[in-house]
Parts: sequence; structure tokens; C-alpha cells
Amino acid sequence: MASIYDVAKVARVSTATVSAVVNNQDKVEARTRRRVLAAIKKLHYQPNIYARNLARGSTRLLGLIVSDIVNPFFGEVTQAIKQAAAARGYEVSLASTQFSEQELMLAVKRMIGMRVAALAIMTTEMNTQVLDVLRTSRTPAVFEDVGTVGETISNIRIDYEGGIFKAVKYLVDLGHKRLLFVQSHPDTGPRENPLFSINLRTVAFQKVVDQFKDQGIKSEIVSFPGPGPKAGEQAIYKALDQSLEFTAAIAIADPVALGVLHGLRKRGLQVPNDVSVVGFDNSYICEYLNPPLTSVDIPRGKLGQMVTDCLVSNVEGKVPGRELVLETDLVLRMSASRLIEG
Amino acid sequence: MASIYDVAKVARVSTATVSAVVNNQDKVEARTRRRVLAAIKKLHYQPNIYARNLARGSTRLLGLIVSDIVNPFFGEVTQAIKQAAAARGYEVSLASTQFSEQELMLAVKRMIGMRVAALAIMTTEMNTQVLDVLRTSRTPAVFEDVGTVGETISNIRIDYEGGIFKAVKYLVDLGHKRLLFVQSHPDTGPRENPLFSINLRTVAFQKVVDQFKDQGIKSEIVSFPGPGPKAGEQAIYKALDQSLEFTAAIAIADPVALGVLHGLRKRGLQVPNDVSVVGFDNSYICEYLNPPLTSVDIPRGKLGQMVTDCLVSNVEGKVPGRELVLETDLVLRMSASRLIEG
DNA sequence: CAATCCCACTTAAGCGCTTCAGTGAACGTG
DNA sequence: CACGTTCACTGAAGCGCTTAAGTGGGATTG
Repeated sequence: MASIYDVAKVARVSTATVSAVVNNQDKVEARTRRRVLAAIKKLHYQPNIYARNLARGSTRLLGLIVSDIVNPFFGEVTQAIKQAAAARGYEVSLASTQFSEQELMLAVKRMIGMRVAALAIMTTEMNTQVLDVLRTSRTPAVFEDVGTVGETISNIRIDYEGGIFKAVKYLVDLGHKRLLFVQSHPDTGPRENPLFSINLRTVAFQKVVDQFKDQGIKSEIVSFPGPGPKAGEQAIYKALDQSLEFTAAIAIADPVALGVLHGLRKRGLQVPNDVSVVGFDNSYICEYLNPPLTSVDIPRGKLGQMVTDCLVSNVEGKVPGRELVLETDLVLRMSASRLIEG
Repeated sequence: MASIYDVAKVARVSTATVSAVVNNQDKVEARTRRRVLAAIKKLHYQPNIYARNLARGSTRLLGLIVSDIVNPFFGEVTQAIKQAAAARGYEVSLASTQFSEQELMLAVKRMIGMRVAALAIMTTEMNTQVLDVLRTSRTPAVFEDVGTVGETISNIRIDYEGGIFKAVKYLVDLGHKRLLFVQSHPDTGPRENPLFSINLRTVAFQKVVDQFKDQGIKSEIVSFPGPGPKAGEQAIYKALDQSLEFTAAIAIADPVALGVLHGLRKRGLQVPNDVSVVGFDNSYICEYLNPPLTSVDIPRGKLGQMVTDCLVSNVEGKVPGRELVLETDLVLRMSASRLIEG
């Protein structure tokens, strides 16, 4: 592979000039520039990014770590972040952990090795070692839902409670009094880890239901290990088999709702006639389900923007870490309806 | 950020020794190793991958370019490739093009800049310039469905025809005689570009239907710009509005099928009673749809394995490029049924 | 006991860029 | 005309690693 020296030789200039052309600084005379460009084309020269980044000593690279790229929600968030980052002249490098804390640690270390300017961590799993590594490396970072803001660590708190409140109120207004919250949890790791953002959603649900208890609203929570539809399906079977009383179910995430819908159907229950269902995330898929799924919306575009702004201002403006709140909303579709007294 | 020199100084050894420890070569005495490890921990040392890769002069990095990470199918393929690659000691770097040829070119150049050992390109878009860049850079590459095998270029041909044959035969056996093929196409770029793998599926459909024409089977093709459900929905409206005759539809990809299902429902048509629908890709989501979607399966695990094996043997074994065929299969669910003569 | 080999470790060159100080020619100024 | 300026370009150091060649001391050998 041709190096900058080869190009310099062919163009009969110094490497500094080639460098100036490649990075299109306007210090180079048009004639010279053309010679260099011709040489580059002739040799199929492509700068070695390792040499470049090593020499530069810094990168315009944002790291993004998510739990599961297969989940379209993360995919959409990734897109949003990439776009926002590109607008500010940053690239983004993506890693996926498959919900494993070990993978998370590896990914963080790899990112630090890549000397990312800053790091966004949008995973459900988390632990204090990871936080330590981040803090000691002084890599600016932004989390989704991990409370500890620091000099270089920001947090975007998604207002689950707001969204869940809207969902619960909506269901209550429709006449539902028995609510089920369907959770899935990672197979591994401590269930009670407060750093697991997934627990935040459950806690938010409990808080909200508490506010409604003087109206006679009762609730149950079921949980099943493993992410996604499979867990949702099994969890709803569990609820049914235990004869938990509920006329409406809120799922912790859309893929889980997908499983809930499926499980209900298999057991001969109709949605929304027999059971109302509300999802969480408002994936694009909700619109296309049968029935279309009412879901709590987390605006990915705004999230991506927030994440990027937060990181970039931390990197460039030395703005200290802070906490931002992202509002959520309820998008009404067809999967919840007025309770028919039976 | 601490460098290898800092570690060497603290551990009172040379940088070469630190390097040996970091790369765990077993040339270092246990006592020394411990000292080095302690220094690394103390300084929170994390090797700079740019310096490392520059010094090494080669990487164990596979590049993967896909059209759309939001599509769960690509997500699953990505996972499969990552796993297969990890088993052979390679990492993988991911890029997504959003179906843009321009983005594709940028991604390819970035990958070459990263000096990936080899490159897998699983996009629907493609053009000859990209092929040229690849060929001249001598980066081993594997494509999905681009015919031109070369010294460093391999091709995995997905046996669309086989899968579509199974689908068509299945529908014909169920009594259907009027088939609709629902295609979506990228907004940009030449529609007739034979390098667009998406056209391959359509061509395969036409070929297959041809084999059935003496049985009186007729077919139509509709197409709508844009990927995903939205295109599928609009395409099916178009078919309905033009009063195309069909009792069964095959969608070019599952997200498109999702839109078809949705559009049919909105127009008051029942699946499978009024129209049978078959998808393509067999995303995990098919199982959870209502009705569960019959779909042509492309085995991602095998695909990931093939891609990785192909690349690694090209890189390490100097095996020249070749063409491999990936069989497809039809997974039966509930979205297609016997035609009720009306 | 000298010669040999091994072992654990060090020295230093080099990977391919960027960048800053430096050079020399052309130009403008008093 | 001597002087400073500007301009277009060059020279070379240095980024943080890896690795081939080198070193020196202890064990092994004839």
C-alpha cells in the first residue's frame, strides 16, 4: 500500500505538502495541488488512519455502546447519534454488548484504546468497575439513566415516570383497575442492581401506581429472564398460570410487548377486547402490528441530539457533566380500549 | 494518558518488556511480570491502538458494511459474523450506508484507511467504482450477490431462486394462480443496475414463475421507492388501486411484508383468507406477527460463518476468491392458506 | 575452566502520518 | 537599495507502539 512518501516522490514535493493537500488546507498552490492529486490517484493512496491518529494525538471519534443492535430501537438511536455527530464533524464507533457486563467492560477498554473523544453508553447493564475505568481515564461519557454525574460524566435521565404516568392514567381512564407490568431481565447479574436501568422502569411503574392507589388501582409485576419477545411471551404465560388479575398490561419494551401480544393470542385472549396492552419505546414497528401497538415514545432524534451535544460540549467547551431530562410521551393506537365490564 | 514509557519507568523495565507483558508473551519472568502489571494498574494504562496498529503494520480487523442496521436481519447477520470472527481472533468494524452509494464509497475508503484485513459488503447498493477501489487496494472482499469473482474478491450467492421456487410451489399447491411480487427499491440510483442485489430477487421471481406458466400461473410485480414497511404498504395500495389480480403476494423482504400486511388490513382484506402473504428473510419477528408470517429463510448463522471463513482463508491461506452458494428454505407459518374458490 | 548455550531483558529503528520551525524567492516599502 | 513581509514549500522531530538484534550473566558442557 502506497504511503505518503511514495506520493511525495511521484509529485516531487515534500510529505508536508501532500499532507496539506490531503487535509485540504488552502496553503498549496493550485498547480502543485493538481500534481499531488494526480499522484494520489495514480498510486491509489489512502491515508493510514493509525498513523494519522497517532500523529494527531487526538481523534474526532465518539464511541457508542449499546446492549443489542438487533433491537430496532437501538438501531434508530444509533442513527440519530451518527447524524448529530456527523453534523459536528465527529465519527462514531459502535459496539454491542449483548447485555453482558463482561462485554461492556471490554468494549469500554477498546474505546479508550481508540482514544475516543467521548463515550456514550446506552446499555441496560452497568457496574461500578466500568464507572471507575471511565472516571480514571477521564474520558467524557454520557449515560442513559445512571445517576452519578461527575466532572466528565453526564447523564440523560429518561422520564420513564412521566411516560408511565400517561400510560397508567390512560388505562385508568378507560376503566382498568388491575394492571400488570411485564418486565424482562438479563440472565446474569444481580437482579437488584440499581445501576440496571431496566429496574428504573419498574420502579417508576411502582411509584406511579402508588399515586393511583386511592382510586382502587391494583398492580402486579411479572418478570422472565432474557431480553425480547421470548421473555415477554413466557412472562405472560407465567402471569396467566399464576392467575394474576389484570385487564391491562404494560410491557417494559416493545420487543417484550410483541411477546405479550403473541402469548395472549396463543391463549385465546383478544387484544384489546380481553386485555389492553401498552408497549414502551414506540419502535417503528408498533404502527405495523395487528393491532397497532399503543406505546410510550422515547424520541430518538432528540435523544441522539442530546447525547451528542452533551459529549461535544464536554469535550470542546470543557462544560462539566450534567443531568438532562428527556421527556416521554404516549402514542395512542389500537391495542388498548375501554374495559368492558364482565 | 499514560504511555508505555511511563509504565516502563514505574516498573523499572524497558518498553519491550512492557510490550511483552501486555501481549502476554511468556518470555517474562513472573516477578517482573507482576511489577509491570502493578504499574499498568497504577497508571490506568491502556495501549493506544493507533500506535499498536501502526507498529504492527497489519490488523486483525474485518470490515462489515451493511445497508441498514435498523433492519433486524442485518443486525442478526452482524452478530453472526462477529461471533465467527471472534472465534478466529478477528474483530469486526461495522458501517451502515443507509442505501446510499455515496455513503458506501466513503465507508469502503474508511475501511481501507483502517487497513482492514478483509471486507464484507452486504449491501443492496453497489457500483463499479467501489469494485475498482477494492480491486486496486487489493483488499480481500466478499459480497452478497455480486457476480464478479476475482483474485481477492469472493461472492456469496444466496439461492433466491431456490427459496422463491419453494414459496411459489407452496402457493401453487394451495391453489393460487395469480401471484404478486412486492418489491421496494432505493430512492436513488439506476433502477436497472444489475449490481443491485435487490433486482436479483425480482429476476429470480420472474424465472420461477416462468417455470410454472404451463400450469396457468400468472404474475404481477409492483414496486415502490424507499426501503421497509412504508414502501410495502404503498406498493400494495398501488396494486389494489390498479386492480391487479392476485390471491397471494410474495414480499421482497420482511419489512416490506410488514407493510403489505398492514395495507391489506387497512383495506379490509384478511390474511390469509382473502390474500396469502409470504415474506423474505425470516426475521425473528415473523414468528410474533399476527398472523405469524410464512417467510423464506436465509440462515444468518451459516451466512456469517461463510463470510468469515471465506475472508480469513483469503487473508491467511491466500486462497483466491470464489463463489459460494447459500441455500434458502421456506418456513411455514400462518400467513398463507388454501385458496377458497370464490 | 574456557567455551557454549540459554534466558531474561534492553536498545533502538521504524511504522506513516502531522506540524512547527525554517528557507528562500518574490514582493512591497521608505 | 536595504529592509521587512508574505508566500509556497521543505526538513525533521515526534506521536506510542512492536520487534529484530544485541547484551550480559548464569547454567551446562566437554
